[in-house]
Amino acid sequence: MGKVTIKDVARASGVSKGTVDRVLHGREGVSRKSREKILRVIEELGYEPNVYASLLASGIVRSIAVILPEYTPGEFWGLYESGIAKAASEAARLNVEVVRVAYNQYDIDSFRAACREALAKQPAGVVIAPLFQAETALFTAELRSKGIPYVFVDTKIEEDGYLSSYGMPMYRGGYLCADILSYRRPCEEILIVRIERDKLRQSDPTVGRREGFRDFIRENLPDCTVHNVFIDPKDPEGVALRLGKFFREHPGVRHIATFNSRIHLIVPFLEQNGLQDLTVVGFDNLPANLDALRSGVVNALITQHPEEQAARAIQDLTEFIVLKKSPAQRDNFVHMDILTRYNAD
Amino acid sequence: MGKVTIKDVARASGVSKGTVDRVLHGREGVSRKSREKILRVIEELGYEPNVYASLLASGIVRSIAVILPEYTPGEFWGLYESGIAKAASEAARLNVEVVRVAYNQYDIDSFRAACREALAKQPAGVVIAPLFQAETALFTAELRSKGIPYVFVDTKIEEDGYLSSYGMPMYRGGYLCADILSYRRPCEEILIVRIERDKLRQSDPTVGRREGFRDFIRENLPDCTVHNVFIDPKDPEGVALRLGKFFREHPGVRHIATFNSRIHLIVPFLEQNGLQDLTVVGFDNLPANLDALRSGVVNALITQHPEEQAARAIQDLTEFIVLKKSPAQRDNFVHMDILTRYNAD
DNA sequence: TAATTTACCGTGTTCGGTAACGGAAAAATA
DNA sequence: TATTTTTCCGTTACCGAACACGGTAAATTA
Repeated sequence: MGKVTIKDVARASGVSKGTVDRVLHGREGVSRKSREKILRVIEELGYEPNVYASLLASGIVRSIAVILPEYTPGEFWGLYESGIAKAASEAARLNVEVVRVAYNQYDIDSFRAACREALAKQPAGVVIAPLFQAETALFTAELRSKGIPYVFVDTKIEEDGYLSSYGMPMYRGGYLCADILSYRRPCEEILIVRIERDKLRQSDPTVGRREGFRDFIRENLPDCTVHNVFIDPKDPEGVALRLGKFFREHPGVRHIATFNSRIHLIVPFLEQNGLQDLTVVGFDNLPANLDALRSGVVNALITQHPEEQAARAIQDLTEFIVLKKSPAQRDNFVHMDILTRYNAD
Repeated sequence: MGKVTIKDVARASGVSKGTVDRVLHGREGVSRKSREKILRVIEELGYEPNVYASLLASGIVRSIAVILPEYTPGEFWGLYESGIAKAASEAARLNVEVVRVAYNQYDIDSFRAACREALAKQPAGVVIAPLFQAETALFTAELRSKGIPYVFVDTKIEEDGYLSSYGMPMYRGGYLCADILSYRRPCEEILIVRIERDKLRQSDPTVGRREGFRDFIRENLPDCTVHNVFIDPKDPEGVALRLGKFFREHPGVRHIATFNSRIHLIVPFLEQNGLQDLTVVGFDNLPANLDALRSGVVNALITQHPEEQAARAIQDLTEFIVLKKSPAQRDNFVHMDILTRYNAD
């Protein structure tokens, strides 16, 4: 174990511990000769600093800024919360505190403001969900120039400065979704329910899933037709109207999927129109989705552990900041769970 | 935060830090009056000891004994390993080391020896998989009399002295298994493959799953016949013989399940006899099982995160031992994952 | 009342690091 | 050569808690 102390190193290299300390912290005031000797001794003895003694003595508290979209209770981004709380309490032991910064995922100015707010807190590390890709690239460039490490969650952007990234394999999620959907009964027509507003966005986050889904269908069910209906989460009546119209026109549809977390939005419609017997698959374990799963309206949910992403992102950062340990793996994809009514709890 | 120090408490209660220290450790040499006053001040100020300063000063290293069945690579009990390693490295930060003790799960004497061996190490805590129930009760009684906290993994026994327990919901697992198995095609006959040796055991660990499975069938598929075939893991040829005989007698069987982790044992037989198209469901993500899943011979695996059980058991114990914090929840059931070829990785 | 025991309690050192202070030697300048 | 400036380095006082040591007052005993 790390039983070698600074004192040992000092003794072994014939200098005082003050000098060793200077070397360890890269401060000046050490001749090249002794610096080299000390480094050699550290190597030989396998000296490892005692983090807690260090924290105790220095007393510095660092912070990690977590930049995520804001949410109302029950929404997707709320799922990150438990992971953040858990990781934050562990990080607190290492004198690092987690500060939250939220932004409106449909408003790029809000995102910019959030980035500035985060920077103003002088964080030692940043966790960020890069929904706005171009804007994120600007921000991370700034982080890099300041030497602040950062971790992506949800998705990542193509660059090379991040410490680690946690994401969901979107393509494979869509592929899996198609498999589950078509598993039970032969399918000829499928309805995909999409969110109106996602069309407005810089980039639709579910596009990867759609591709995976499409490829599965093409490879395994080439005769299957896929329909799309767009709904607005804020307009429940509109949802019912559009779906009603759709089912009048396509009474043969027996399969429904969504690629976002809002499958619960169509549950009232299905219940009110006696359509409980369709095969319905969605994503993410929102409370409302789980209810629909238990009641049998939704047959399966694919979940991808957002809480784990958040927790591990924070862990990686704290370990890097205080222990200077890089994460074991840089790009991480979380596991996809299949939830049915029998394993929802 | 825990910014209140012993010094603060001492100052606020008008005594020296030595006295406060005595109170904190329940040592004598303090008048009743000052003891009460100090306790009150501690309460008021919300004093919380700085664990790391404490560890630094005391320098004591404690150990947790983990008593699990021994295994050869690729077996079920090997799945615990990664969780143990992870938790052990975290525990090491808190000056607690994890020591392993293994026993032969089919030999009660070996179990007894393991318990004695564990005790001999003077552990500050014990993690145990209680495959031998009666014998475990004797052991935990001893632990209780010595004031050593313990946590159950895999299953628990009915008593009341444990710190926490982690287990799999066996009944629900069997229920889920039946659902997955029958999901795809109507089923009239099902084959359950069981392990010969489990009949010899004190208690078959998979009995709960069998009950859940049976109930599902009874409730949802009353016309379905369930067959049993017993195999011996050490005798691959015997496996092939028995299964061959079975399928000659029951050529209509299209569904196979196991309730243990050994579904991989029947894979060679299925492959060699062109039976890849059956619906096959098993338990646990052993490497061999995952291979069978990816190759398509096995359709689904239900896994229950043994590594998480182990990790959390060790976490609970270390937190209790050094921080004196009791776990948030005493009885814990881990989540059941459904693995298919599309989410195996 | 003097001597001794007991009950209380404060001080100082230590754990492994951090960081400020100040002194001595070497280098640069006058 | 004398003086100033650098460069290098040892010493020391912390951080928050643990624990041993030793000392004083009160309670017992003689």
